[in-house]
Amino acid sequence: MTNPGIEAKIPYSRAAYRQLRSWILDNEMPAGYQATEQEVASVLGMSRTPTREAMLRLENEGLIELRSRHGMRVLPISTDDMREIYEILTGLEASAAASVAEKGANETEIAELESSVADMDQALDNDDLISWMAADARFHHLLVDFSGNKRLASVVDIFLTQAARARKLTVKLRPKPTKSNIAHAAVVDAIKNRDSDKAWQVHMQHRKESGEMLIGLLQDLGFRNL
Amino acid sequence: MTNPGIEAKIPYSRAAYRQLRSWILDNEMPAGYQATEQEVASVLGMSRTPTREAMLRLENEGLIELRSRHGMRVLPISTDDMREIYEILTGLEASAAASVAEKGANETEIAELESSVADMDQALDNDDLISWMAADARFHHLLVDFSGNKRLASVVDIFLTQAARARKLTVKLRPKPTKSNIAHAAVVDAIKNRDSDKAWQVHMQHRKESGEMLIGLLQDLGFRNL
DNA sequence: TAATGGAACAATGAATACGTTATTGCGTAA
DNA sequence: TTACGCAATAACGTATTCATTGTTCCATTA
Repeated sequence: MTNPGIEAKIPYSRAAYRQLRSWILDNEMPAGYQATEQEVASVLGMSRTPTREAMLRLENEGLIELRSRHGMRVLPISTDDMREIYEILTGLEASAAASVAEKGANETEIAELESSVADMDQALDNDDLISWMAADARFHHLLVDFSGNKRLASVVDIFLTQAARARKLTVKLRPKPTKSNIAHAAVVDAIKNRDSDKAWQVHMQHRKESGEMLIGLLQDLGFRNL
Repeated sequence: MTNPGIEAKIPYSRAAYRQLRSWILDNEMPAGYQATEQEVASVLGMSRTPTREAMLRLENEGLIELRSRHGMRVLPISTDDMREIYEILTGLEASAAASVAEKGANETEIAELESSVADMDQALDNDDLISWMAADARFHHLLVDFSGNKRLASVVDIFLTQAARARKLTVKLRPKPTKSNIAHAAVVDAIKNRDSDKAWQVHMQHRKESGEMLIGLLQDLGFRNL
């Protein structure tokens, strides 16, 4: 037996990555936050080497920026950035939806999709937008996972993560996402009917609309960035 | 004056990245090639630190794999991998084409696109498939650049790079890419007419076909990976 | 012969050391 | 007061060192 139990030793570099990432996503390191490598390393309680490794990865994923002699800076997300991100997500997720519809989903998968749609409906009834957001995220993740395309899933995940900070700020301000729920249900239907064009089209339309809504919201609020 | 001239000092880590990347793409480090960090560092003539940094980046970009105690390994690309890559490229590039058509391209941009299509035509007349491949690559790069979406351009670039190795092997074997040229010209037309649906549809169809062709070719040749 | 155990080795992950260089801050001059 | 130049400093990029731990290889045994 190689590893008998729960405890797997996690490398410092990975721990650093996870910690920093979660601080950024939770806004404990808000956009614009800046610190030198040494400062970050000290906060994490480790040396610069694994810290640097984590920061390089976060830079690749578009969450921070590394400027020599200035350390890391948590990237703000402007409305233009959001436009870029949504354009990418629209294309990729619509592809995924079409792909799932084309190859067909098994019962378990359909059930999972439907359950997340149901959760969204219920959250909407309860005016619980936090739960709604979680269920929405789950739906989108399931969709790309079921496409079976691992690369696609991983790219989508990166951009969903970038968008997550902005969505978190706007979810309380947006109109009730009734339309979203309907669109998601329609995507599931198209998948059940193995109608890939329909799946593609509905999802594309949905993403386009919700992207425009989000960007409009950000602009109205005068967020040049966040 | 900060930097008067041509010579900008390039960090070792970046030099290592570029060198390794080019070795991999030129098949001087073929798929399956394996070496420890120290070995790679020695070849590059530097210490493990910047070497490691370069390898981490290459891993993120999907060109190599890092396994502890075994160093880096140049990833093979199976037909399944190519399928994944082409699915992503299809979605993203079609989005880009639609986006360019929607916002319209200026004369310079149109001219550049047309010039690369012309280069492809000429290369085809000369049976010069290497030049054809270069012009084809240029067309695809221009398209995503003109979308103005930097993130999209950078993601597409990463996957084009992953696909490049396989395409290099098959370009000599594939049928004359007459259809490709026609499709590209049609995309340019759609852009000129600001017909984004058409641009999207033509490009989607083109990518889908050429992806299927490439994968079929790889399978026929019995390449399980390369 | 094939499987097992263990010791020697080697590669990594992380810390530390070090030289280079951009930035900052202060003193001086316009 | 503002601009400028220079020195001190601090941050980074890279090299080096070190401890840990997985791997390999061989001897031993079933």
